[in-house]
Amino acid sequence: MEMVPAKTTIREVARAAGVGIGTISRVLNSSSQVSRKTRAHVLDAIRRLGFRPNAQARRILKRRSEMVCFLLSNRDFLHPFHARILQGVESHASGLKQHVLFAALHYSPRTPPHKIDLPPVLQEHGLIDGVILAGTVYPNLLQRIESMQMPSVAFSNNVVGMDDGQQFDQVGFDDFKGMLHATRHLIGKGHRQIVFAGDISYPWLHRRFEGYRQGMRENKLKPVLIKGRSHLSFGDFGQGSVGRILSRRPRPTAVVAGNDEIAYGLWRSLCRQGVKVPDEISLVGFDDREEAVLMDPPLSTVRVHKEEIGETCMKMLLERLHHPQMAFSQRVLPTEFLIRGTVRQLD
Amino acid sequence: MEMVPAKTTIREVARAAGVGIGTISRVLNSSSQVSRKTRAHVLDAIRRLGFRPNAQARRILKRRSEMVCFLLSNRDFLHPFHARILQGVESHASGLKQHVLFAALHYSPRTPPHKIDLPPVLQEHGLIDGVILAGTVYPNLLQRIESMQMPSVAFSNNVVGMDDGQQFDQVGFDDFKGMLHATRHLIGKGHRQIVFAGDISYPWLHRRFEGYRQGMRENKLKPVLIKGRSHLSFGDFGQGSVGRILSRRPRPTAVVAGNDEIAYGLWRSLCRQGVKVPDEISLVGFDDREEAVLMDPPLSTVRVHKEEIGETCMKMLLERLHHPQMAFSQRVLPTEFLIRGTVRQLD
DNA sequence: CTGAAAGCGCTTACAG
DNA sequence: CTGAAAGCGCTTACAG
Repeated sequence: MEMVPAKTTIREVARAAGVGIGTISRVLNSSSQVSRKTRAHVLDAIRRLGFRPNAQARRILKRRSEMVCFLLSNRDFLHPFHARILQGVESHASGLKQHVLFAALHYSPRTPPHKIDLPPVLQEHGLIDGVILAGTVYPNLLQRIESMQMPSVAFSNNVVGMDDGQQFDQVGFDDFKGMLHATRHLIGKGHRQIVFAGDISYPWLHRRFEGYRQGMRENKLKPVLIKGRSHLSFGDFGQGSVGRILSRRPRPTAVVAGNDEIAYGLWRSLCRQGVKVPDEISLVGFDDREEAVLMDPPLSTVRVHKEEIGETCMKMLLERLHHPQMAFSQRVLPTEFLIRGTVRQLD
Repeated sequence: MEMVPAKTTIREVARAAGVGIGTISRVLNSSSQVSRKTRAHVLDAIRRLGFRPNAQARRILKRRSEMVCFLLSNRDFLHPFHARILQGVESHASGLKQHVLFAALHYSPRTPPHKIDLPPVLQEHGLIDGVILAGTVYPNLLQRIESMQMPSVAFSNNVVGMDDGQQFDQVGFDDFKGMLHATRHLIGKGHRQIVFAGDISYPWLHRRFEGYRQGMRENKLKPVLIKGRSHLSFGDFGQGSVGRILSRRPRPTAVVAGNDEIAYGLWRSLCRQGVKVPDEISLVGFDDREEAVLMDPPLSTVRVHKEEIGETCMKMLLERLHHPQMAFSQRVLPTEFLIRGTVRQLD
């Protein structure tokens, strides 16, 4: 059946079924106004001829492409974190017969909006119905997308430098609460000397730091920030700061790392110096990346439901498409604290 | 400019420029048969009206969608390895104004070809020009794709169970030679007692094992296979087999791991048992995954140029589209041995 | 319920 | 070089 050179057109099906082309179309679009009998004939003809309607021709009339773009900005590579978001987008999309185009973009926050060199997918008109913004999103990109009247939803955790006035649809998770829970967990286990390691010039690390701070304060504990040097990778940062952490007096019994990469770097350094985790020092991360499970013992960390983020982005984008006038919304998804092996009960 | 509700059509541009619609189309398609003067007028009108041609309408006449699908099969998640291939596909594609749809599929090798439940992207007719098959490709999937007359290129390293008769376009890297070089490297460093760790029921690990074997044989050394149990993850496999490796007499001075995941598992176990890498035992991996750099010292391994694989897949698919009758081809890309810290010079 | 017609926004021979 | 017309493969009022 599928061997038929698929050039069969709706007209040929109409002839074969002895009806007009409009009727074929109605059957295709499962319009209710076709008699059972006619429908059966048509369906049969379609099967016999191996007919499949031309996707492009349908789209032109539907005024909707049923395609969205997943745009990854300013990332050298599609990290598992974003890959999972993409998968969430795709799985939700494909269930609804929507398609997902993958595109990458590199741009500077200082480029004027209209000068940003968008990928071809976003340049063509009518190719996509909307875009999901992942990776780092600066105000200029958002402005550009808006000026094109292109519906969009942003993964909000990596949105940077947006002033409060700017409204847009966004989905993200709660950095603050995630870290608050992690900190409370440590305190619940009897820890008092807890430091935070991370470069808080990144907005998301800053929010996590605030969560940590809140946890410390509500327990009358003094928050301590081990700042990083921003030119270091997170992993190197972790390694570099071990010395500073261990030399503090009183010596910290636990470290809250801004993310798993930092935690991994810390762990590796600790190993090297013969400091045992969690026996001598407890460790907690954030993100639940691969590194977390590669550690020994595996890292207690804050899990982010990445697929769910993707799924929610897709959902929200679809809502936006159906209700263009709807007010902008922001969804914040909860995180989950994963107890694994790097936190020790004190006392 | 981009503020104009982008419903401008070619007819309005024609009116504004005082020419026929055919001329607009010719300018759009940079046909040479338009005078400089007319072209300038048209271009000006296009700019003034903020006109952008409707992508769908163009495609219907071009008989080409300029879209390809990157199909990831039987993977629970888009691992960095495949993510990099996807990026290679995308970057090459976008340079040529081609677009990339991402889709995932789960299927059994035993499902009859026509019963495989393809993702929506592959069900619509005319939506994509071709497909790049990544993830595990069994004969039934390939047959199905062929029966649809859908041009395709497969990433060949994960193709499984294909009999020699079946021809198809494929791109991959050289498992055999990659491991041969790695083995020779170890031998060059004075190692003689070298074992291979990996479950060779995976075809790609089998090929790597053969490369190792060749390296051993050409140096009159006896190859030793540390088999895995296939229900274990690669990482656990590595950990589980350390005991068996260390208890061999004479004790191996080096391990060739079937991939980096296994190498990482081995390393972690070795660490735990206090066996130093590379002082007491050398270690070599394959793939250059993230794990390789997370080890301490970083793993010497065989690098695979993943972006290049993606790029080559895209190139080959485009060739196929332009030359449907062309003979099938298979490209094997070279690998590169990365000397990092896990191999010690003996003597 | 159904056919014949008009139309979506383009491209491409066909004449000139 | 360029316009007017036919046509791509569909959908959708418009009549009946």
